Amino acid sequence: MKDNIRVRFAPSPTGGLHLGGVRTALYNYLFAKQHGGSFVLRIEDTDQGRYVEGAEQYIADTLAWCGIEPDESPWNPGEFGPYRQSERKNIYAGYAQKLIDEGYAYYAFDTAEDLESLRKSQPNFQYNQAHRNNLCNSLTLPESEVKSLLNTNTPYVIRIKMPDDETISFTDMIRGDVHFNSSLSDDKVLLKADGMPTYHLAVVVDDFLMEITHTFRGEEWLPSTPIHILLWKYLFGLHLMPKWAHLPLILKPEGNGKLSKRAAEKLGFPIFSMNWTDPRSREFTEGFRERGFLPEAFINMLAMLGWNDGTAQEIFSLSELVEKFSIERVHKAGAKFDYEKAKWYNHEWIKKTDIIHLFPRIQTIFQNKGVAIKDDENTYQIFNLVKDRCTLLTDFFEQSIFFFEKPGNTGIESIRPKWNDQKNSFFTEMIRNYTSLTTWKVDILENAFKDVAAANGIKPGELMLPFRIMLVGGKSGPGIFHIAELLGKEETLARIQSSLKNLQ
RNA sequence: GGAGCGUUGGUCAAGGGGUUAAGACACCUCCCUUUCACGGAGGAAUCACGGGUUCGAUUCCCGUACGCUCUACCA
Repeated sequence: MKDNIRVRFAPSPTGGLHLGGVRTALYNYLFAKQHGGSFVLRIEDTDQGRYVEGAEQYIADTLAWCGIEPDESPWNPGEFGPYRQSERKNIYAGYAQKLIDEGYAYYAFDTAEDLESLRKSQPNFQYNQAHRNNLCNSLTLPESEVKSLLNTNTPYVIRIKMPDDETISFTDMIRGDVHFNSSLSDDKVLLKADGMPTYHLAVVVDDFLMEITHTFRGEEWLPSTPIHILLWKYLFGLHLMPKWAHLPLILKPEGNGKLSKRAAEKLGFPIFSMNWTDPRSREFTEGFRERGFLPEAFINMLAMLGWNDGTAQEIFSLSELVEKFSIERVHKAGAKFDYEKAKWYNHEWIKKTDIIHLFPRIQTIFQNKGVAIKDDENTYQIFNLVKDRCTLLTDFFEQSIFFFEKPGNTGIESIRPKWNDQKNSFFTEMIRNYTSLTTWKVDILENAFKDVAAANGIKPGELMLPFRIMLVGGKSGPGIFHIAELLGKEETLARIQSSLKNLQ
């Protein structure tokens, strides 16, 4: 018996990896790590028609960004390779042959076009026990004809012969006992005409060969599980079959249904982990990373979308998740994705992460906007000051740009109507006062400001907003004396001075 | 159409035969802040429906409704 826990994430390289895929990968990873097992990445690229250039790399990059890197993958192979199904092509035919030899599968020569027209003319046509005897396959054709068709390289597929009226049961780790009647499924294609296996054959063969002990996959696979179980029974024996867990779907926020790229786009939030440009259509899709998400927040949010530890705790680090995750506590029902909540997670993670770790990404954001910022203590202090007001990493720019660039004059116009000589002389005196200061610290600045206001007989309240606008250019931001302190003496005075000049 | 799966506030959800049915997001009010956020304190808001079982169902059972997924030589 297998005693090492081995799980796999088996995505198809057909485009950007979306939310649901990352969550499946995450749950796999958490389970593997919690049990000291292995997390395997297998690329399910048996449909060459849907292969998209760059998608594999994207999967690898996503897992790396999230910090859930596989122990075995096409790029880091273990002893169970190859890890791309396209490179395993030659191993599936033998198993399909074995099924035929034992009467569990058969050759079918019907063309895709034939079947399509059949489906069109007959409402609910299925290639099943009701129809298989009227179709063109090794069940109906004489053996000699089958042989000659095979010898003349006539295209064929291999189909599973679903048993009649057999109850197939299994215990899902999330849903409990599930039952199906074998008559309800059609005779799925196992090996395609191009020699590639379909998912159904490949998943069973590879899970066996890779010694997978638990398979966690999306709920959309639940209805085809009986086929996989039959294949396990026919090929390897049920005692070696992995345990199943079918994860609930992530639904769109409005209405119902699976969260799609379209829906996300319409509502203005990302669905892919990182930026993705489709190589064929050149269509660009913004990712969570570029939107300003921290990977810690991204996986935290994903983990909680369908799982909780039974307490009120919502913020978990990856290592905490590894420790506390349990597949039994995963929800059965799908969850609507809530972007506001996703942002909340990010906000929490920004607040608890040291600026020194955030800095490189913030610097890049500034750089992309054409602003070079120094990697020094003063900059760190600035970001620490605005940190709590940033929900997304990109907010750092909006929240602190005035520290790095002088504000425009539009703000000045808003104070002009209430501007008077008294205020003018106050600020003139403020310049003198601040110039003479030897210590440039927040409380000294505040006290000096209030003293001068009192001496001039003006309430500080009337002066704070103009002062703020002079330094910031707008009405919001951290405490104004904190801003002045970090702006520095020279820059603060320069901004007051030029504002005064402007107000003349 | 068929099958499977699901259904606790607007959303994520805890709970589970007797509870004032947690908590979080969002929303509203107030406090804090001489700004705006953060933060703090409150508020409104929920067990899909109908039958059982039971002294008592949101919880257990059976139906119904609704939703979702699947029903390809796609995964």
